Amino acid sequence: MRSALNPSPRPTARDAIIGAAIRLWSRNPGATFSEVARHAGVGRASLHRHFRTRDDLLTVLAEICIEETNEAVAAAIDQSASASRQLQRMFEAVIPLGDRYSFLYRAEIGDEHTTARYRRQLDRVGTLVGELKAEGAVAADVPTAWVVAQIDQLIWTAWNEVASGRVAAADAANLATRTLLHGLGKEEQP
Amino acid sequence: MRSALNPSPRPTARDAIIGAAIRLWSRNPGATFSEVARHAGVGRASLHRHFRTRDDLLTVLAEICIEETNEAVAAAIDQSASASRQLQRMFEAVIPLGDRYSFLYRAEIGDEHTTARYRRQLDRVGTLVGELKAEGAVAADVPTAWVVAQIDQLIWTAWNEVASGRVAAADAANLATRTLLHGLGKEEQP
DNA sequence: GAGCAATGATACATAAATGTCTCATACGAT
DNA sequence: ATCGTATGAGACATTTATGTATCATTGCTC
Repeated sequence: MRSALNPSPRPTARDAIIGAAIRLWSRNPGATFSEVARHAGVGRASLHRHFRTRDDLLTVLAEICIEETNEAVAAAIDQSASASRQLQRMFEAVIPLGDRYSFLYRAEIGDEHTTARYRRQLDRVGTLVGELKAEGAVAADVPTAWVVAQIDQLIWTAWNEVASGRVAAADAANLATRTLLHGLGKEEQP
Repeated sequence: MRSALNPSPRPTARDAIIGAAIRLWSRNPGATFSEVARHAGVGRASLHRHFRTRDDLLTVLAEICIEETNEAVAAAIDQSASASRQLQRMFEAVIPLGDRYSFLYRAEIGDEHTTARYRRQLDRVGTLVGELKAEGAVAADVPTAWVVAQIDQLIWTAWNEVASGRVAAADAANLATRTLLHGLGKEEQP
């Protein structure tokens, strides 16, 4: 659980809490603050010392998720590649994060700053869709909002299907790209 | 709010409650039982008389949704038509129900009987996917589970996009079918 | 070893939603 | 007019999560 967010050499209590919360809430999004403390091997009082309220913790997790997603996508994407190639790489980068952050999909984040960052992520996807249209990979008559929604949902679906074991993690990104660009019909792939 | 579920000629308190709950929970899924009572123009005690617990009410709404969906789909589908035609009709039938039942998507239904019925609906979609593959509309190498998940998500996405006004209700079903079978790429439609 | 910071345990104080119960009343059917 | 049912209002009891405050203990630093 070491990351750029924790420059310290040893795992701190904070990290233990974050890890426990992610694991726990992934299985049970309604898990209580006390349960998080117990799973983190930490007193509930200490938990409150690190994250004053439940929402605080949730917000921090969302921030970490956004952070990590941005990093993963930035590392995976080659700006000079074609837009459809970038799309594929984006799926490849993001889908592996699902087993840790998919619970955030249904979580209700109140914090404005965080939701604004999320919206900005979607905006960037919108830009990518624009490029997809420009290079002819996506038809111009399809509303951009619809395409963005599809990409978002494809990520979520991939997370789900991989988590439930119905689809192999290795196949998910390819399936997602294929679904979006060519559909699941049987015409030959380019 | 008159339906096969309420043979009585006049709207009953029960109907008022169901209608209010749907409207209210569509806007705010966390709305309290008291709020539902207030919006239904009914005392909280009376609400409890009609639906003992909050979960009871939620379950009844889910049952109604399943019922109505089944009816709508059955009425729309022509069993002798092609599978892809049936898919399109299914989208057309189901998407208009979104403004009333989309909140159920995120609701947690505990009732076993109801979740079993929902699963059976998904199974029927699985059967349809089988036919789509048989008639060559869907590639055989795509996991059926993935296709079913996509269909489910397409319905949900369509609900969202229509609700937010980003996509016209009239276009949604076509977009959904097109997305699934041909993708959003720009090759000409058959 | 003294001192300091973090921790665990525990008690306390709310706060909010839920479900139950009672009672007076209004309404409808007969 | 009367009886019976459904209702609204309100009081209660319970449950559950949450956030705060206290205090003794542990562990680490200097």
